[in-house]
Amino acid sequence: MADRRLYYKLNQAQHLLSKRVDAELAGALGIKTAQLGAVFFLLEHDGCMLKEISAGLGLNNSAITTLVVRMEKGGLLTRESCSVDGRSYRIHLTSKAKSIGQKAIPVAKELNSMLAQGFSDEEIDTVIRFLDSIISLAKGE
Amino acid sequence: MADRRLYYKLNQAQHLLSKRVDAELAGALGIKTAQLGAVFFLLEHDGCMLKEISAGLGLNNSAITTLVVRMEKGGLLTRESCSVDGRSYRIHLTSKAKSIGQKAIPVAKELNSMLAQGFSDEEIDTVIRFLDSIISLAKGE
DNA sequence: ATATAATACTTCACATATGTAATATATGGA
DNA sequence: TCCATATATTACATATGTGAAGTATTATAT
Repeated sequence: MADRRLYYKLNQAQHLLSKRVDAELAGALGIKTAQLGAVFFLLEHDGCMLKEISAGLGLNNSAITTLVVRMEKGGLLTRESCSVDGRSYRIHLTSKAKSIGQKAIPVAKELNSMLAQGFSDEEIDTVIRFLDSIISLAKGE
Repeated sequence: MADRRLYYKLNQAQHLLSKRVDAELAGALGIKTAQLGAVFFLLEHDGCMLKEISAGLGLNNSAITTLVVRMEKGGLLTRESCSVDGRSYRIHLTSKAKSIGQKAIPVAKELNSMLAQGFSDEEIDTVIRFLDSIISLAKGE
């Protein structure tokens, strides 16, 4: 039987791949996976609050706070305090970030095609189902 | 066609799962995935050098330096300067770490079985082949 | 024999996460 | 109105990683 250390291999694959991808993204777009994930989310949710980003990206609030601070410093987003709820901020992408996001779309498509190489459509469906199963399992039943 | 964002889902699955697993490992064993990975490696490579751990775990040297320092502080390993080569150290697990490693083996087995639930042996083989393919792709052709 | 290379590790600045505690703001009753 | 509670954000300590630059030490090639 094959080596069934799924947890180890999932970690290893993710770590090694994102190390590699981050290096290329940094060169091509100037930002890496974590911030690009936030850009993709914000392209679809302009003006949202920090807690919505947390939920969308699966990160906790403190991670989002520091991510938003770094991205604000990097000129990727602005925060506008919310007139309705004094506790929250509204996050908006800058045009720079929007342009990076547009450039990133074909890059992401190409990456995903590359990862799927050597596998049939059915096999990729199985992999996707496996990853989805882990995600919902980890999110807590 | 299913959602083919393999890179995104791989990251998401790994992140959410290891967040969950780390919380349980911390409670059950007192260490988390990163250090447990090193313990597993060292169970098989007692007395090895830092650079061998780097290669084995896919981390760079500076990550290993800091990991080893934390583990030494945590009483999990000792470093003995090598008499043959003044640049290197020999790393040995403490009995505490060995005992944690032994306890972790069934935990890891159970985790991997849980992750495989809902998938046939053939499907798991496909998933493993996919992860292996990513690992070798990321390691650089 | 000695200048030069490579190797092994460390250190630094930073990015990215976590969890916990503190703070600020809102809101729904007494 | 004012308080209790809920919600939102921030601050802090820590873990984990990266890459670049630095320090010894060893190996190699004239």
